[in-house]
Amino acid sequence: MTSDHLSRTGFRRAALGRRTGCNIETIRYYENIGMMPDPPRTAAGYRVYDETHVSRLRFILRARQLGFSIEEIRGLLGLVDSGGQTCAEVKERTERHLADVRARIADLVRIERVLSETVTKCSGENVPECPVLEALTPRPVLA
Amino acid sequence: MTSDHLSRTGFRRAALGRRTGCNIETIRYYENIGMMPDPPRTAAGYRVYDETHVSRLRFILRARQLGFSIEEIRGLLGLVDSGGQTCAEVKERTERHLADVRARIADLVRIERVLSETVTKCSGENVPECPVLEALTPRPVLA
DNA sequence: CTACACTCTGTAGTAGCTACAGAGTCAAGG
DNA sequence: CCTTGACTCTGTAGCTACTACAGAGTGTAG
Repeated sequence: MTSDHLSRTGFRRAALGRRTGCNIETIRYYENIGMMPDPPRTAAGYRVYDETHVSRLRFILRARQLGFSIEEIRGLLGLVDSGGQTCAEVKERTERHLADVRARIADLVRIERVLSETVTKCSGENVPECPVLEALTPRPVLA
Repeated sequence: MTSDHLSRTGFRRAALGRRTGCNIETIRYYENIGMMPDPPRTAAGYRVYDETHVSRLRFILRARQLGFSIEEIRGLLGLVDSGGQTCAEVKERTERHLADVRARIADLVRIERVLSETVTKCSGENVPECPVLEALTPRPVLA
């Protein structure tokens, strides 16, 4: 481990991945799409990260865990980067996202209801007739 | 509209799409990946569909609506096509899928809880401090 | 005879990664 | 001094489930 090349406190991609739990390929991906800043490089071209990168990557990963899309996160980061973000703006974006999450839950719950109702009708025996297949077949499957 | 070329009851891609509500490009996609059989063709190479195709496509679309993946549907169709499917087998696959749906719901509900709890703490005012950003920032975002 | 609606094909784009090939770098050990 | 091994670099392809487009051909109605 050099510490000259990495300007004392810097570390490389694998270390950033280890500290954040992020796949190292994903780090490069976030850089490519402009979510992470282009880090400084050593003479040999190796990326050098510091604590600011750790924080930013954690922010992104946490937002992803909360279901925000890349574009939504880009928007939030834009607000933060501009420094002029307000609670009101962030709240509005979060509420929009929350509505989206609730819609997805509602869709899945509808699916869950249909599936669980149908499956309870199954005999579970070695017979060809099956309520699930009937539910999938508004008309006979073949002919 | 010819009816010679389409062997009396046959119809083409757009008509199959109209009858099933399926995008016509999606029909070709399902054919390419082997979910829909290669249909007969007219002399000019146009696909000719009949009621069996309508049924099969509806089966696929309905299963998609219920959240089954393409691979899961391929499995179900395989059972049906072999003719030897049993209610027990179908039930088992459906229960596996149902468990998956429930896991996705649980994930989203966790997300929903965190987001809605956080958002209620927001003042909604024009101030830079925001509970949402704090929730996304286990440590300060930059420096 | 032309206009229009349809069809054909291959291919590229979407989201959000993940993985690989092939080359280069660098410190430690023998 | 050289090799070994662990790391890094780049571009690119793969994943799911579509959707859309370009450019060419077909078929019929006016």
